Amino acid sequence: MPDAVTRLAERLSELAGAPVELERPNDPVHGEYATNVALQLAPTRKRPPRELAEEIAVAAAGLDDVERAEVAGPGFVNLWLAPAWFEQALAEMLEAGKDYGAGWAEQRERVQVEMVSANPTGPITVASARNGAIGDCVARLLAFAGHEVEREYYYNDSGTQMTLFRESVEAIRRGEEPPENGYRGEYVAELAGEEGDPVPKMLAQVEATLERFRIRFDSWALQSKLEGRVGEFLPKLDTYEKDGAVWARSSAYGDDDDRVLIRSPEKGGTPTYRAVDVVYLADKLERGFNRAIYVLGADHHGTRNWYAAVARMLGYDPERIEVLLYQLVHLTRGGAQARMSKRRGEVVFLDELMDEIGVDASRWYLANRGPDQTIEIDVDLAAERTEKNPVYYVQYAHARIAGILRNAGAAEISAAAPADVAPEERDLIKRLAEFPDVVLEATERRGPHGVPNYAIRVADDFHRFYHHHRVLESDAQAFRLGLCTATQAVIARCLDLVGVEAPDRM
RNA sequence: GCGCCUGUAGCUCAGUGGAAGAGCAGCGGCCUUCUAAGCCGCCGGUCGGAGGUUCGAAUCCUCCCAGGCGCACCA
Repeated sequence: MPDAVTRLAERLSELAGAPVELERPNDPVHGEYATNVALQLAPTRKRPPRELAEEIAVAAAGLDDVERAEVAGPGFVNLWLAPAWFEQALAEMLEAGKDYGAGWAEQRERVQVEMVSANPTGPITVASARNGAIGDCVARLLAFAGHEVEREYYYNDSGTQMTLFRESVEAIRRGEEPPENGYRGEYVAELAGEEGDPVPKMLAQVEATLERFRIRFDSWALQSKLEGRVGEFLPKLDTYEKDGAVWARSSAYGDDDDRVLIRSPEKGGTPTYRAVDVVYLADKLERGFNRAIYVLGADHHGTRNWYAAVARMLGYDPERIEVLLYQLVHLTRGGAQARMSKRRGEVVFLDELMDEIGVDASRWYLANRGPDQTIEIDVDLAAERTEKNPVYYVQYAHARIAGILRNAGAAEISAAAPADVAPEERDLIKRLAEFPDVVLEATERRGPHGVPNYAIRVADDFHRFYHHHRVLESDAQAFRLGLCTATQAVIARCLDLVGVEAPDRM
């Protein structure tokens, strides 16, 4: 079921005899919607764009949904919509309810999103949290589109890092310094103070932190379980021996270099992590996922081509493997910057961030920027529970609506539009009409930040509407209650897609 | 040296071919009315630079400048 904007565009396409795309002009003088189709058509039809625009405008003005159509500039057609359009758009939103904008995927896929995947040698850091925020939001978007999504956490339970971690804890228990390159810090001392293997404890803490961050994993993959199958996959790869080691000829499959799979005897003759990568990648696809998404920090960008090469070597369609990269996170506080870097030891943990600014703000600020952007979070601003903070601005709009609907009791809710739809009502409905497009784009581009940014616009339009018009006991009460209901559903959905709560009271 | 990412208002950032935006910061207004965590107004930009493609470029192409991150028989 196409949304109201798409449907209008389709009708205009028939009139123009070519695909029409509608956009919302920034300047209200340019109409409620506008199209540049005449400009696009002018060269092929060998006619002046304004002349074409004129014809399209006249035809468009004849539609029930169109109140007025004007030609402007070099050949834009600017449209103003009739109450009938707003009524139908709102009716569709109300009918769809919570599912408004959902289920657009044409083919249902089984998708795995592997995220965070930090070795449990310490608490989850803010950098890993961004990984989780992006991965989880993408997973929510895919599920909302209609796909079957599973979240997986992969960690190396058998490598040198885990050994070093255990040795560090042991050393402290003996009253010694941790080994060079070992692990230090308060959490290591705490683990040393307890009995037994620190790894399961650390793992439980990691899981608890992520649950608090509202990420729930469907499965946990262990490197030790995959290592045993390396021998099974070696013959399926394009390999050769050099300097006593076994190499993958990955450069012939799109990678930048060939890679060592099995170390030379002097180095122990053991499989490298890349050999396990091969097993894991195959394992994902063997488990029946149509698509496997890796969420990786930008410092791993070099592995993107590697994964594609592995897929090709194994005969899989590389399109089934996606690597989502995201840039670093910096925290600031009153101008003084704290760098997020394990190496410099200035680690900031996700739990500390959530303690300080709350779970909602943490989710919001880690998801509201494009993955390609290095982001900076001002902890002081993010901790403010005021209008300065967009997350509360959006939540407040939701809570306000909830208040109105509470007061409305069982009053009638209707999409039936009055003869005069006010500018603030028109803007709000047009905004809500964008929602299906917003989720679609955020999903396909794997850019969840489009959702919170859009939610701010919705809250904007709602607050403006609220300020200018009374809902209860107004002439248009049923219509405005309908508008409130649809707005609440969209805001709630946006917040849910970001992993933020939608409170009924604030 | 090579590769990836980034450069848009004082700051943090949206905007992937159509008529430059938001939040914060700064200045000024609005609470006997469904939540003032709200609304309204002002200030502020040669979209890093130079070429190119196009009727049209912040957006696409090339080069340059600046910053970040990578270029292991570590993970």
